[in-house]
Amino acid sequence: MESRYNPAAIEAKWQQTWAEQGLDQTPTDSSKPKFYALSMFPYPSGTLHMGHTRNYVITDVIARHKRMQGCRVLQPMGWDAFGLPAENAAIERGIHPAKWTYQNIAQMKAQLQQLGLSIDWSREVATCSPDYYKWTQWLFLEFFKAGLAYQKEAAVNWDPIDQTVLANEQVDNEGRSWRSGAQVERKMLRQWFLKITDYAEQLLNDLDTLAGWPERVKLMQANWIGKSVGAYLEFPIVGMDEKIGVFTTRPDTVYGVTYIVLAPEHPLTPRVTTSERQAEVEAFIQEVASQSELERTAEDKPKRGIPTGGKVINPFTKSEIPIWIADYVLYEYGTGAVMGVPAHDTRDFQFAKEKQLPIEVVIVPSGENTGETPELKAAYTEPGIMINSGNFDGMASTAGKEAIIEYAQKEGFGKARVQYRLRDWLISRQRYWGAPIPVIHCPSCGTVAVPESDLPVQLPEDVEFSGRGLSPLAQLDSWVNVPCPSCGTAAKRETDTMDTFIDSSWYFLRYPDAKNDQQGFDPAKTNDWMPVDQYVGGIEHAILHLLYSRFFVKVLRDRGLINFNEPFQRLLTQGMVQGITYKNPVTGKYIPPAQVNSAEPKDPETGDSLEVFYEKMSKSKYNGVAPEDVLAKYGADTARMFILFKAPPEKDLEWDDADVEGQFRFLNRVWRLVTEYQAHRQPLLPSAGEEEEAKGDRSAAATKDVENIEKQNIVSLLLSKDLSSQQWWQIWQQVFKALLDLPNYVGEFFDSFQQSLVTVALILAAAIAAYLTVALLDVIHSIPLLEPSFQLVGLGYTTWFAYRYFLRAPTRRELSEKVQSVKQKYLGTNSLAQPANTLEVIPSPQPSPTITEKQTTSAEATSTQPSTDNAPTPTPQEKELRRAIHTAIKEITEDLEGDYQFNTGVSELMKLNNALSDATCKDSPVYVEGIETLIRLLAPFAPHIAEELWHNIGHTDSVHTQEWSQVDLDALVADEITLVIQVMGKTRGTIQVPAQADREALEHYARESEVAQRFIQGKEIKKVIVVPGKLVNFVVA
RNA sequence: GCGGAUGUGGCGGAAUUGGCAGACGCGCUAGAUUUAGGUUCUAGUUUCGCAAGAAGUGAAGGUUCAAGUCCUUUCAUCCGCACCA
Repeated sequence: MESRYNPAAIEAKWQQTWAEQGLDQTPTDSSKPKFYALSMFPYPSGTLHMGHTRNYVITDVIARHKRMQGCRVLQPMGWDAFGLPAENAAIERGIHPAKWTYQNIAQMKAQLQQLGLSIDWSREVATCSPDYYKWTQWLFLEFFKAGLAYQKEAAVNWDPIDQTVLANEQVDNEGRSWRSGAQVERKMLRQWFLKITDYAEQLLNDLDTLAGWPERVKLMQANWIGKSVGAYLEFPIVGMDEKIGVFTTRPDTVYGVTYIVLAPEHPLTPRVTTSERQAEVEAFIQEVASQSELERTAEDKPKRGIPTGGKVINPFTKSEIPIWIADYVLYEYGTGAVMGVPAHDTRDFQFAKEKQLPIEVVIVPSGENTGETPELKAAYTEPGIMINSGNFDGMASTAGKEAIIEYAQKEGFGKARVQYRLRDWLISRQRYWGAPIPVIHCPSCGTVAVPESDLPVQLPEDVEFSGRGLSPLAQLDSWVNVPCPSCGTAAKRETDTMDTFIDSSWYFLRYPDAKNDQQGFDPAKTNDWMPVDQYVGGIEHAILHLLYSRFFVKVLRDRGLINFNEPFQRLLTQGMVQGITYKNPVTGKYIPPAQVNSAEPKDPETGDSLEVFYEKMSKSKYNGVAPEDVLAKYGADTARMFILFKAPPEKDLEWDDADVEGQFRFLNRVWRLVTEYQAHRQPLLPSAGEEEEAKGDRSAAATKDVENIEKQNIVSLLLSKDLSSQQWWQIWQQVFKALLDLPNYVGEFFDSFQQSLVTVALILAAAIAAYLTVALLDVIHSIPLLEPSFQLVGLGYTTWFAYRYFLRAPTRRELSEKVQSVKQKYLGTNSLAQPANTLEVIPSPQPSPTITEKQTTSAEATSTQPSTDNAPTPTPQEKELRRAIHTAIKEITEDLEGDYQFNTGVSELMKLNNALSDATCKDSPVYVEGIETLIRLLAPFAPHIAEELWHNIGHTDSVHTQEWSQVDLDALVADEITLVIQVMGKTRGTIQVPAQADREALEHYARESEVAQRFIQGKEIKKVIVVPGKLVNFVVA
């Protein structure tokens, strides 16, 4: 066993071993409960960053824990491999996108594998591979057949940098592309859409079924879908046989409509415009069109608009009202027209004030005088009582909505209507590196689906990437021109490729059967594994990817291909990883941390004091930390522990090298604890039988002989000179092994050399060494064969013995106690009977029995207890340690389920480690239980070190195949509890009381306690509150 | 503007849902070991106070024997949406 923790060596070793043993393969045995643990797959940019690392480590801890709990776990990984960077690399550097992408995948995969993630790599997918996008295209055709994929001419978001269009979701609130950051332009183009709006209601309603999703993600989706309930009302245009339809959520205010506003782009605009207004209206339309979205929606901008000269009749009041056009009315939403109710809508109020349009109050707060209509200072948007509303006067406005709709319906000028903000998903991209949309445009047959047998529509290889003009596909005539699959006449391929969000909207369906070349997914297998039990990824996909995936699942369900409603049962959105960032507030420049003295951050050039803060890691801010550097320096286990410990998973994580060091130190402490334990429990002459025994390939007779050697002792056997040849052989083996182990003992000894009791120990060690050597030399005299070995063994043993008994004694008092007992045991009786437990039989390395079982077996196997009597009654120290062990099991188990509090889980591991190293009962079986439990609990967090230590203490199977420890509730019960004494609700002190004391007893103890006496003396006790197990509170006069 | 979340030591963060606030770690202080630095170990570390004690979870009120936790008001920060009719 190495005496130093060397992550580089053990991590590589175990990663290789696990891979060889196929430990991470997904089990096929379907009798166990399934658990599908999924991380959002990465875009293969070529370098792994901390965000990825955090994401996958979180998923891996969950997966490993579930595996130990007896689940069959599917934890796959893949690549979201289509997309623009590959194409840009082709344009800039002439490297083919496929080559660039696959190189990056190889590179990132190698980095990923160093993290010790228990991923089943046999299910790896890459969306850019033809055997994947074949099925992406097949799915598109499913949508096409269902009438959910269609083309239309639409004003689309055009990204001038990426030279492609974008979906609405992919444009941020400042009108910039989610990818390139470019200001998006509006263009009219014929494009492909998926009819996500058909599913708006379901996508909204089913959010309620997603109990395992963060509220804020659900809220963001709900807002994005943006359902409003109201009415569609029609206003007949004066002098035309045409009506203007409006959508309103406030039909109850319809009597207060004093004008109608059309969006400037509205097709009715030119038709309602009177000739004298025409020039002005056209100019206004021009002006608005030339404006960017950003300018048009700029804040606090006065609302601009002009009258068209046209008029409509309000069908309710029969009065004529003017038609205006204004920039604040959006053509894309509702009907592109609104009814102006200045009295009860803040925007309309503002507009009417500016344009001096009449304001008609039709709703007043309930209880207010309805006789007068007060001059409004602002729109009254709250519910109230309807006035000036014909037959509806006096009605509550909330009820009025229904009544008005009913009336409008009856009269034929309106109906109830639900409106969504969500629009159809624009999926066309005018780029090469994506899945081609598998349709062919035929002059006679129209738009024809590529037959399934012709899939995939492969991307042509010989393409030029100029970055200019049309998409490379559109420029390649040999690819574009094909015969029509149905009539055979010359036709053209669709040259748009699909939005890459399509690729990622179904990849989770493929993992259960990732290599299937007959189907995109096998419904039986996918239905078995889906839905994903735990999905982990970044919040940036709260709307885009998650909404699209939900939509896909619902469509496929309706096509009868799958049988579940939602793809992701539980969702964890992990926080960002932030790096320490230095910014010069004067120059606005970011300074690399390497150039800054963190104690006194100053700009190395100008000397200005720097702003110090944490921000998402990025190249331009020089605040990134490369995962490979951390792995090289500390290893994956430390990186994992740090990431898990530093912050709860959903919060942002501030990268701090000092804290990384802290985790490294912790793992070193665990290493030392287990190594010391192992050395400590190794017998005087380690029994060669142990390992053999584990393998079970020795004869029963021989085993018995060895047990005899262990139970009596070697020296006395030697003294008796009455040995079988088998025993001689065993002794020789043990001597040899002890010789080999000697450097370890010596190393241990020197490690501990620095402890304060070294002098005392040394003297004693020397004395014992001398004593033993003399005694042994005596024996050796008659056994010349063993002479040199025995001298060495004698010295080695005494050294180790001294170390164990004296150096480890934590206090002076304990030391003298130990010396006394050792004297009595070894010198007093002049017999070298084994010290307690050094020859204790290692508990079975087979999958751990339940704790209670183990306790009995180890108690039985242990021939001598620390106490002299034979009954295995646990000492108070043992009870306390057991409570610590089982508290850790309980807490960590809870932390790994429920809310995923990995940070507190790690802190519980630290506590257990601390409890074990402080324990005074290191010879007890409870201590063995503690060490083994610690390693098992550590396994999901730091898999490599746990595995190494697990093997070091004598196990031959993997720690990762062990059962998760069970809590023994009895162990949690303490004999004594700390009772808090309060007076008037203030804590005045604590006392120790028996745990089983009842209310009365507790009150009695408390009343009698010194603390209480001090504070309640001479005062009248009015009331006593007893909370069993917790506190007693005295209320005094 | 609308909606949501969060405010706890020098820092990251804990607190069986009303019952000892500050677990665990970082940092810091002192001591031991070391030629030195690092590592390691020991002790301490919310604030004020020599102490007894007092104050203390953004602020102000309230409920309660008891409030970080519940209620009311308010401030700050962050996130999402933003003329959505």
